[in-house]
Amino acid sequence: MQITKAGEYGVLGLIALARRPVGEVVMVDVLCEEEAIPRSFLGKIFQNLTKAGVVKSSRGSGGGFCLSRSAAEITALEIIEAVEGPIALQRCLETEPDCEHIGGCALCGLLTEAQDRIKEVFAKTSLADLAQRHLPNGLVQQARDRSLIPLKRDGQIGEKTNEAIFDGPLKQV
Amino acid sequence: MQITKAGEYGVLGLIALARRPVGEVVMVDVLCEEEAIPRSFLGKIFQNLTKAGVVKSSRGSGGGFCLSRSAAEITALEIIEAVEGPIALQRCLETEPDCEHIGGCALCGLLTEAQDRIKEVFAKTSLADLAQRHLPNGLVQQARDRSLIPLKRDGQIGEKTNEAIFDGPLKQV
DNA sequence: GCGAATCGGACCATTTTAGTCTTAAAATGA
DNA sequence: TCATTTTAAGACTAAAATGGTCCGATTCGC
Ligand code: FES
Ligand code: FES
Repeated sequence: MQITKAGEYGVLGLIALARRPVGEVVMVDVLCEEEAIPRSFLGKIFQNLTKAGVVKSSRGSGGGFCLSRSAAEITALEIIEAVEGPIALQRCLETEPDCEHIGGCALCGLLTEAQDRIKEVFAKTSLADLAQRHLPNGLVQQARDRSLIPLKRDGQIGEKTNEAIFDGPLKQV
Repeated sequence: MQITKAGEYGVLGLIALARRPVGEVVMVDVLCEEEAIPRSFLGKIFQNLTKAGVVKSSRGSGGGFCLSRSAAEITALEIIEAVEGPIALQRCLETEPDCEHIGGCALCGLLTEAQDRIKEVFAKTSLADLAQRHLPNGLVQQARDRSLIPLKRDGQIGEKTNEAIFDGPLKQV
């Protein structure tokens, strides 16, 4: 009953990508650093996102990934299902159920309801929403390591803040 | 992102138990047969339910399990958490989060919301609710094997129905 | 007190996660 | 054209979780 690490990284990676203007192509190394994700793992995850049509890939030098459409049009549900496969709280709720139980399975009734609620939540939040209220994970950790307090989202500055921390790959804070 | 087999069997087993009047002690073998659950597995699952105070156990001959209170007072959430541990869609949402990410993690925000919805659904359905709208799994399968159509919940009788199928351990249909 | 019945808990096999590594293919630009 | 850069694809692996069995300690009925 947990979301998998792959799903988690997928969302995080895309959030990092969504901080850029649409169409800007950025390579996986950069995204990994920003969100503190193991490099080669995110690569594999983004393959699935490419197949699902969420991002476009271009190889060779100067290559990388970019969103295939505006972040506002990409839903969290789409991302998670692209990475983890369709959400199914139980085998009987998969696209082809394998259970012989005719109508009247209370368990699957319950699970269906729960599953619908989850999907609702995931479907109604867009990648843009997420990107807006997210502080880059990796950079926050770096700040901590150097015992600095990072910039707050609202624009206030922490006591020992060093603005340079957030300078590198991303600009507006 | 799936409920585990143990959780599933736990609920199913308790539903079978809830078909009896409260306090009636019945051994695990019977429950297993009714819901088609591997015998010794359900035993282990019920251990957890005992610890959690959902059922009471008594050993020795004539022993077995019984509900510790009325089925209406037992919630699905309680059952599932007793068997699988607290519901946490991600490590950061566990009782003691291990993540260094300060405020502003969009992912965990999203996941928290989803998790709350799930818990709501599970918390609002009682074991009694479930038992009411459930056709015993194992018996349905047995009926199928003998190519009989089982009794419908609403009282209508299927074409080739054999009433005896549902006679054994459970009474009112 | 005895033997049968039943849970309790240790144990084990298989599958899934969470990654890594290597090789190939494509794009850039010198 | 050729070296370099970057993803694509997929084989491979260690570790954890799942799904389940089995036997021994208890307890009950007699
Ligand atoms: S177990 Fe298959 S429908 Fe519920
Ligand atoms: S990853 Fe820890 S709070 Fe979101």
